[in-house]
Amino acid sequence: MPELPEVEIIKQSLQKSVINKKINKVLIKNRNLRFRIQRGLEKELNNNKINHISRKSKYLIIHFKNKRFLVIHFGMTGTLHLIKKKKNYQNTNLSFYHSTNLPKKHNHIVFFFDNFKLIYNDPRRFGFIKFFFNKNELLRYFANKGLEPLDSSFNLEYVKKKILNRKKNIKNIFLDQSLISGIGNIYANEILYYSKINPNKKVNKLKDDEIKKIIKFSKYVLKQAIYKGGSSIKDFKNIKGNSGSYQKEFRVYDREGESCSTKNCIGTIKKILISNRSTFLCKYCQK
DNA sequence: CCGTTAACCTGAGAGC
DNA sequence: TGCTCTCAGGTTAACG
Repeated sequence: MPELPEVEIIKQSLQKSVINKKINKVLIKNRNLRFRIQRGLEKELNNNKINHISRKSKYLIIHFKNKRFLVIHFGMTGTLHLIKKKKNYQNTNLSFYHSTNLPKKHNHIVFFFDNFKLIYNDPRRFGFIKFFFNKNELLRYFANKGLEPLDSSFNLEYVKKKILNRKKNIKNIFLDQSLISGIGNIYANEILYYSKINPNKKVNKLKDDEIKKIIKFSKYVLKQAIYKGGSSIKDFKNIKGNSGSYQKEFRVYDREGESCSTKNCIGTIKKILISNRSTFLCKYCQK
């Protein structure tokens, strides 16, 4: 499901509900996510109070009062559901593929709080959770991840350093989380369209002003997407069950055959494959 | 070290 | 209806 903007929306909606709340109990129904869930994790989480929630690229980080951390990655189809206990409770209806009911079959983890429970649901099980006993462990885990574009240090100097002597094309650079983090297939396509760069362009051919454009539009597209509540393609909804609307702003992603939206451009959006991932572009605009 | 590919999963939608 | 096939917001182990 989520790239950086969607995880940011999850963070914001989660923050309103769980700050200072204590986990009473954790039930893990299926430990086999992308990575097998650590043994004894339930015990570590029991009676822990949440201090705050943060996000790093596509990762959600739960900070506990006792200085321990739980990291959640949502893979392709992971979602969090907040279910209130009260009688006229509002089922969050964070349904998968438009189903109106919670797909209980894929509820893998349940966090119980006093007045609500939080459910991690993930049909494809590409997501994962990981517990850290201290800040050093946490920092070590993120040490080999690249900066996200919204970081203030994400600038020309940084990107040039990261792509130095690389032979990959710019699209694959965007998807390589050790170089640039937080961007996935949707936003890579959108950013390159705005930057007027062909996704297949080798990074060693990029001029400084092209890199500057990429940096500028990386920040722009991600901020816009957050402002619009993220993108809801099939199943993304925030913690309250509301959809985002950035998908309405897509210029190229999933718009094969449509006219290019750049003024006076006669191009049509094409779909090609790069490293086996769908890539959308206007060949007239993007050089 | 670098770049590419296959593998991990389930479900929706298209085509027949 | 129902079968088969392709495709989907991601990451990483394994290989050349």
